[in-house]
Amino acid sequence: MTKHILVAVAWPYANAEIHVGNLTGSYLPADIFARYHRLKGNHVLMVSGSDAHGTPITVKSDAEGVTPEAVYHRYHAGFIELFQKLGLQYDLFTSTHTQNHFKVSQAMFTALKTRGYLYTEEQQQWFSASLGKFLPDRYVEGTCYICGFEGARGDQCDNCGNVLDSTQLIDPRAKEDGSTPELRTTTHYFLDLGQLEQQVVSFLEERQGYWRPNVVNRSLGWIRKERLRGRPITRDLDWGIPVPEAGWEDKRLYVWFEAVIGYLSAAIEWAALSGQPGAWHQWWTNPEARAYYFLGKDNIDFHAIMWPAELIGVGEEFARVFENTPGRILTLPYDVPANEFMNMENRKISGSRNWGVWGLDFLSRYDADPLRYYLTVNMPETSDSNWDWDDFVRRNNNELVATWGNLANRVLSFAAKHWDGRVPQPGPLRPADEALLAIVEDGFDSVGQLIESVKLRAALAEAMRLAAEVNRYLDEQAPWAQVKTDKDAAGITIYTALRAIDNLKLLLAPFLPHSAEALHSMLGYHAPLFGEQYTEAIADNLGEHQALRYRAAAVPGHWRPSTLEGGRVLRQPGPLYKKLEPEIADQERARLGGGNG
RNA sequence: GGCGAGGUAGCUCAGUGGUAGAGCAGGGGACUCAUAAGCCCUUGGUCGUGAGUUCGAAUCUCACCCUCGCCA
Repeated sequence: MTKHILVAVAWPYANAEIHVGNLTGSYLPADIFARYHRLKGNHVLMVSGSDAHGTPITVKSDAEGVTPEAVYHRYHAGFIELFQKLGLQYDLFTSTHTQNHFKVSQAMFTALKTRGYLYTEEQQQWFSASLGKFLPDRYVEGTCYICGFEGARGDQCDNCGNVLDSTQLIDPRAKEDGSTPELRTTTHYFLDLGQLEQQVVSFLEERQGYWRPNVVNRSLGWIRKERLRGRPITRDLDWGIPVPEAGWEDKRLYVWFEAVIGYLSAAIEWAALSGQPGAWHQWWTNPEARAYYFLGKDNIDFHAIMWPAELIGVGEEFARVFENTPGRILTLPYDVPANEFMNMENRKISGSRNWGVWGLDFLSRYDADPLRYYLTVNMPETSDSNWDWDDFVRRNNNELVATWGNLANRVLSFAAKHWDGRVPQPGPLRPADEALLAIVEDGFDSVGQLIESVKLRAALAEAMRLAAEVNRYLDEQAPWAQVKTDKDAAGITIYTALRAIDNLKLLLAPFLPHSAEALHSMLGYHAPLFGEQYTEAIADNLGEHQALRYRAAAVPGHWRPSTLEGGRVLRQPGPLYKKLEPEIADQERARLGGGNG
């Protein structure tokens, strides 16, 4: 049965470059999952975009003397370049700074308000007269009222580690210009999470049986201990989405509230761009659709608690506000397979210390599939994992190249040499041939089930185990000996091996799409396995934004056993991967911690 | 300090009551189609520590130690 699968991928914040920890945490597993379901023939919609709003971006833009748009556009362009090079096939990678997202977010706000889940409350907030604006807590400094440390931030004291009430800070000053701020009263909208607590708990309990324990236990434990309390959804800021209320012109929706709405708005934007404006309903108001959210553990609260609360809160009201249709409720997350973190050479990845490996930098020296391989075998699915350059070289050379790349190359080379570059016409298969094909073809079930339960590390290991089975089969049959005494027997062996690697190509394609396409072509196929990525500039009344899109293949690959026919013309074979020199580990380690990443 | 996750072979990890596992690394061997790759055999662990439950515990219970994260 064909299913609708929403692959919702975390939205990178547009003020920092993407590193390997981000990739293995959310973007890569999402792509593997989406590619598998596309091969399966399911209707996949994979969406995300740049998180463009919020204080850190305005602070950066002030410091650089450029507009917030310029900051967000710069990082956004880098994200799109990286995702294209790595082959992350988003149906739409857009941005939160679009007219569409504004409209959808405001509709969510209005729907929540109509349903009685919003309230307003006054707060005291530091205001800088010289800057003419309210200051976020993080950007007020002063003396800690607990330990007396003079360089405390409004939200936390780095000396004693305590979380602070910024209004109690002694001798406050604005970080930006050193001016002395004054306390002023400001009013904000709050999402009444307390009213939604029971429904959120039920939502989590219904999913407790199959969610990862670190995700669901942590969320339930946190709610039971802390209880859910109202949380502000507006801020005093001029960069972001306006609050759809008269008199609120100098405030914006808080990023934590609106960025998650991007999963919905991006689907709506995708549908409009595709010329079928109602198509988003197939994923978003279809009770049979399943939504999977891929993100790192720092984002769990927002996706397992806040976002479900927003979706539960709007009920049928969103569709009524947005397009005046009744009786439609939005799909709640089916699974939130959040990953833990990846460390770098046993230390936490840090942008400010340049301790990490950045995606685009990596791809300027190495290929995408070795990165995808290493990040998958080392994916932090159950606990924090570690990037180790020696380990990267070893796994590339001893696993990816030796077990799989060499297998494809040895079989194709042998066929090229002895059968004139064609698939041998096999006679009836022998029991050993049938047995090998049965083992490999079982992979469509075993690997597929592991991917469906988002155990990607195990799924890749299973596919690699099958590659080792083919190597073993070749050694047992020894076609290089058979070819001298009984060429027909050797032909059956090579036919069987070719069909096995044709199967393995598919089993590995979600993980290693670039080399799978290359092998697909060497095996004589013309249509590609997957569709293609392209970028598009989209203009609206906020300006122009670049979007990364996906065009499905006309004749896509299918997740099912090969029916390779004898006589097919093969292309010139070549190595799928390069061996790496062990010395690069030291060279790469030397880059860590240096200036200017 | 509280909560959550984790602590299993040199490395990366699987294994939730029934005689300790995989891949890679290390050692030995036969082969040669292949990126000196592949295949076969093999060394290696008191499963964080201590106690308890059980005929039997890596697996359940309690205490403690260490790592990471969230919260205070």
